[in-house]
Amino acid sequence: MQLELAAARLAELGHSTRLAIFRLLVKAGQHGISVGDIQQRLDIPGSTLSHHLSRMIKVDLVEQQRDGRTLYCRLKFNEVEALLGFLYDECCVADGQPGWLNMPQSSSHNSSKC
Amino acid sequence: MQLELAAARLAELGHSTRLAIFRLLVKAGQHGISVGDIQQRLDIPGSTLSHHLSRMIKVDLVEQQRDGRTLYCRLKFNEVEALLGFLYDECCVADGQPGWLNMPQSSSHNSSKC
DNA sequence: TTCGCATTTCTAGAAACATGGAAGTAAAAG
DNA sequence: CTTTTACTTCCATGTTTCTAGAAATGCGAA
Repeated sequence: MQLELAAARLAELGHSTRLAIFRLLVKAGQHGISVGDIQQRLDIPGSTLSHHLSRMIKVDLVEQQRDGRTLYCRLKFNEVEALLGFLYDECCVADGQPGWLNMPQSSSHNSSKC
Repeated sequence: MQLELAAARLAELGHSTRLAIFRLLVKAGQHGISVGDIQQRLDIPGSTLSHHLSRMIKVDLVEQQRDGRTLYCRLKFNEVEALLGFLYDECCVADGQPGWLNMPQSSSHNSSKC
């Protein structure tokens, strides 16, 4: 992934409402979650939510699929992985040598040098 | 780390110039790199660079240390790790169970489910 | 103390973003 | 057909960000 795309995606995650949406989408997994559900959980106006979702779709982090009148949103997990991969490749490895950053290996942070 | 802080930090990384700065800072490691060096490498006006650096400092991703008339910038690696840890904890693990995202383990992406 | 280099602060215009009510569209239900 | 539900698009408004020149500051050297 090139720097421009990574920056665009990070910018979308860099907003508290959208990061909260992202978090719900991760928890929802492959199955996805409906726009209405997100709206209820975050308690925000529909138009506002729709704006945020469309931004996340534009940078290809999210996709939608209609089922009747319900729209399901799903994270594009491959693209999220590509973003994390960029952070790892460009930022965690320095000059082809093991870098300075630890990548987390578990929620208790028993990380090892990468 | 709480969502608000993570979002603020991601937002700072979510700008192509600042992501390029971040990349240089990672490569520079603990030693750091001078403002002038960054300016030369990225070929941007000093005032613009200073603006971006001060934003990164504000969210505690970067620190500076003066040596004579040269200012060295260094990544706050612990804080970057905290950010990656947040992404892992909140977004890579779903409901306490192994989640849907792979964390990269090497630059060739031979990743394993996390 | 005056000079020059390194960097920041000031300033301001242009562009992008965030928010949410109102109106519009798509699809099922009545 | 009409209504209801689910969601989007339009629109208006206020806020923040980006950019970079100009002026100011910090600091070492001559």
